Amino acid sequence: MSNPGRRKIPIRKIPYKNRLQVTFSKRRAGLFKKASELCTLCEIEIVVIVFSPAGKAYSFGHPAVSPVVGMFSTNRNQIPSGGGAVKAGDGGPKNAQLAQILTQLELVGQAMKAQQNCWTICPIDELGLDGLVQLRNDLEELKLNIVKQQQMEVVAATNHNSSVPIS
Amino acid sequence: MSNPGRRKIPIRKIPYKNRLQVTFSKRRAGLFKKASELCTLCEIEIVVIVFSPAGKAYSFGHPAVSPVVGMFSTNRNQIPSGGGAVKAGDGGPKNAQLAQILTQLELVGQAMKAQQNCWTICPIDELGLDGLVQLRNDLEELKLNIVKQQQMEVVAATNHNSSVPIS
DNA sequence: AAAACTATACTTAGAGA
DNA sequence: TTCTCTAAGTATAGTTT
Repeated sequence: MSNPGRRKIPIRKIPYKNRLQVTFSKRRAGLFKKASELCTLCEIEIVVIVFSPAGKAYSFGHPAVSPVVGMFSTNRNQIPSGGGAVKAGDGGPKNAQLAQILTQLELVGQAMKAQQNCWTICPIDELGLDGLVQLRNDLEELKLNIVKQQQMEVVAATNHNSSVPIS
Repeated sequence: MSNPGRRKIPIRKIPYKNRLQVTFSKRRAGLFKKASELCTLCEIEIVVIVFSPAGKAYSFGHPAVSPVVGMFSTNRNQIPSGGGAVKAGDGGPKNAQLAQILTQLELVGQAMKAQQNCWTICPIDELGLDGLVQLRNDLEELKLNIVKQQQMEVVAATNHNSSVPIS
């Protein structure tokens, strides 16, 4: 048995699946604790959403994420009862990007629900084909209206820490 | 001069404004660093949005928060150019809750923009009265469609740490 | 409003249960 | 997955610049 005690590890992707999983659990807990402390110490609002390596969503929020995403169900009169998880990259939809967006919506909605929040989004599978098409059209239109076409796609694909006050 | 070095402080609201501000800055930086490390180590997606004591929004995200909130501008063909900050609790609107919601939307949009993201929401002041009324109506309708009327309003006003996998 | 500085408090890697 | 344990690594409270 080698020397116990914390050892320094490089901040790069952990190549061993089981170690990665353990580290994820520990550090997610640590992150949420830090967020919680910040909330209490400074009496502020905060939202944290983390997607596990397996694609599950974990969230911390004070108060709940609530109305922001709740808006998405305004054109629905059916509200989900159970909430079947939708995995990213499920075979189905023809537009992969759209599918990914919908999955994000779904997961954020689930995160909200898990936080005792009453607002929620409609499950993707209840949107129907028409809804999906509408959604896509809306997204296409949005794309045309981009303000500054900052072509930083590579950068945007990496981490971003905007410590600059946003406003 | 008293002994330097870290001292234990209780996790309660810091009663001194200047200390609170300093602690907020330090701990926000620490939180974002932790989030960044978790991202890299486990190759996962994460979103953190923090509102400062002064009401400014700071965000960390990998990748950008993007399409989720971008949806809100689908019924607009004007996209914001500058983006004037909207302070929470500004005197204006008659419906305080609505104002708060709109502010959240605005801030999230700004957070996204600060992350090099092309998608954005329209600034509140461009929504117009009709837009606001529509928004309120949508919210009212949403309220009627709540699944489980978990009357945990007191609890919901406090911290929530849903470490349970959401799905 | 930000750094630098210290010494301490807290987090966590690895191993084992 | 989750817990404990140890010791090393890191974050940070308070002070000073």
